[in-house]
Amino acid sequence: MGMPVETATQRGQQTRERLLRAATELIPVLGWSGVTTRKVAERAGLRPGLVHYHFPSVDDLLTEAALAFTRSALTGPLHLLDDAPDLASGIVALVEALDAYTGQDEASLLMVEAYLAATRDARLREGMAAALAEFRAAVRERLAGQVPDADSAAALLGAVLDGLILHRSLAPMPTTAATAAHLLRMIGLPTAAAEDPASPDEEPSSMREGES
Amino acid sequence: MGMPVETATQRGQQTRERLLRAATELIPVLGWSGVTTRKVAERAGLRPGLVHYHFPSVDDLLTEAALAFTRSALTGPLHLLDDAPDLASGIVALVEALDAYTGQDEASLLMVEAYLAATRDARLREGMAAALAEFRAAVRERLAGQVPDADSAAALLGAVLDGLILHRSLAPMPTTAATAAHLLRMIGLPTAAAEDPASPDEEPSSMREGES
DNA sequence: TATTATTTTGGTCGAACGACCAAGGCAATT
DNA sequence: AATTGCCTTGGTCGTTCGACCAAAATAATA
Repeated sequence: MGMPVETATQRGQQTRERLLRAATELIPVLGWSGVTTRKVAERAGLRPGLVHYHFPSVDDLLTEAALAFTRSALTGPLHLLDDAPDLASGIVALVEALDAYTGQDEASLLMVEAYLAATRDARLREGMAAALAEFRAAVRERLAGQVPDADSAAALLGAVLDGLILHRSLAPMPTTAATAAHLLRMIGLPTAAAEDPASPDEEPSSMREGES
Repeated sequence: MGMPVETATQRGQQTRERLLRAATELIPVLGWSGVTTRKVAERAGLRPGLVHYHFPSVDDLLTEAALAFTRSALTGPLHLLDDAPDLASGIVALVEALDAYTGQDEASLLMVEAYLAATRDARLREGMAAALAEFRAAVRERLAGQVPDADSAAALLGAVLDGLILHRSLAPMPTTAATAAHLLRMIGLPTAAAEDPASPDEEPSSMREGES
């Protein structure tokens, strides 16, 4: 009667987490439906049968892994906003963190995979919606009073960051100074006019676009 | 010896396009790897064997369908920018079109699926990168001279729109007036101060977030 | 140490998949 | 009307999948 609704011992917890970690690494590489019990087990260095002992189904494993990752990926960088001296430089730090984060590994695409999979799974959708709502609320709270429309600014900010993750996965553009300046303008923050490095009113000179 | 490198007759073209359309409709519903030859054939009202006559493999079918859709979805709305009296109202029209477009069906998620699938398929990646580059170039061209940094503004604009598509698939937020105003500010367009409908400097009153 | 509960193993089952093909049906051309 | 390709059919092949299970191994408890 294996039904580990709550795993008891420590070793079981460890293998459970190894499976979760393996799934987390595999989702962005193979795609949501490309992740199978056997692949997860192989990646984790375990036997395939283990998966169904620790998780009722593959979807349960994927859902739990995706939700855990998404929550940490959304709420994790928020401390950058708090640690910065002011809101503007906090946003800049956020964008720079995104820059380093996206290039590192393609793990960030896990979140996008989860968004899409949420279209087909009610439980996943609830969790993702909750995580996103939490992110927006947190950002809005930090924006309130300093920008014109904190509500939709927070929503837009989230959309931009995810959109950048998505677009950068296929056309690696360095998003740093100019991006941050644009985002600051977007949310209506009185950007300190001194440190805007984008020289304005200049025609696009080169046309390096579809780079390898 | 069936090798329709170039289909000849009209009927063959029709079935080919029926298969492409079926694949286009199915990708956002079942996910990229969830689309099978049999499902496509069933959706199109045809026999499963047909798929491999008109397309070398399933991936070829999916790739062609995704690229065709992506190209039209990216370049299609561009005429809104040209038809509008000025750039600002063109952007507004673009956002409103997105609003109507996303709610209509979930077809817009096809593009996101294609972005992710491009991670695993070199040919698809090339096509998607080219389509995205074309979109950015077209937008940049229309922005040049009117905004500070047309280059990254165009890239940002594309990212925002795709990010909105993605986020709206899970938390249906009406993106209209406030969104457009934010985007105009972002790209640095001197928004006609008269028609900014978002009342500034107001604290967020209600907290409707994770709506059904 | 003896006992009990938990964890792991190795394998089976039916179902669905992509790919493939030979035969038959069809339409445009001669 | 005959012929010549293009189009369609229905089916098979080997593979891989999720799910499941009885039994062995292991760790915790008494």
